[in-house]
Amino acid sequence: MDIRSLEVFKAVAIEQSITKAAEKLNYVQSNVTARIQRLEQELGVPLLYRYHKKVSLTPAGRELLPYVNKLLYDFEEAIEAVKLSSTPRGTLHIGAIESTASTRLPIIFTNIIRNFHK
Amino acid sequence: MDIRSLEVFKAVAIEQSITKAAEKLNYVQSNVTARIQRLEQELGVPLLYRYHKKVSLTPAGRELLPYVNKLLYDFEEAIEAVKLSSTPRGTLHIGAIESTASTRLPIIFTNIIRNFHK
DNA sequence: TAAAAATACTCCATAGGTATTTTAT
DNA sequence: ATAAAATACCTATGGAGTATTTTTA
Repeated sequence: MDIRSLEVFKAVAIEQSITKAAEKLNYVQSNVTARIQRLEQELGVPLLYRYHKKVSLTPAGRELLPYVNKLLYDFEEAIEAVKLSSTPRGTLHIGAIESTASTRLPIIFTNIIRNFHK
Repeated sequence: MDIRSLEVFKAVAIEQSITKAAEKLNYVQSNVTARIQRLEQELGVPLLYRYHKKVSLTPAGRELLPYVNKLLYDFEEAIEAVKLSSTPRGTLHIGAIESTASTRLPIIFTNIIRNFHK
């Protein structure tokens, strides 16, 4: 199950149109159709009623939408959190005997500075 | 971004081992390795420290884990909700003039019963 | 040297695209 | 007749597997 498909579903639900959702997401229409079909297949229920000029959500689709909103929001949050934690922060305490301090630490410090000192 | 990858990450985090996670999920080891690598690539941060007999989470990995737990839980909930709503429930009120009632309704009822009456 | 992870490869399914056909008004 | 959705087809990437190699305690 691809999270991208949830975004696609959300866009279709908002636009009430596969074509418009495709434009909005910079996808091609057939791609959106395929994603929705796959989603319906994976869930085992139809999500859309297909009409002439628009589509609308089935009961299952209406049930799904708020969950999708929540999942997408939390997913974004997770991405954010992970990206923020990718750089070490805080205080680093180091203890070492003198010989170690003079021979090994300089190399390590050089690496840390090279990697993390912006 | 595949939700399955989040499950894989969770299993690795719990087992502290790619091999054990693979067994638990009935995957092959190389597959789990690949999924984690892809996840790290997609997020742009390393998630695991690789040691000899085990792996452990990097700060980014530790940051990610609770989000993953939440996402997986909510995802399950969404699936449940959608499956439950796939069958119409409640009371259906119908109004029709007599001619309609006698000519069209029987066919519709037949369909409804065929589709939804277990 | 032994166990775990990574890599190389193969195969098939999926995702995205273009072009066309079907459908419903 | 027209606009939207579905379908057919193609290519590229990703996912899962087997077998092998690399790594490190």
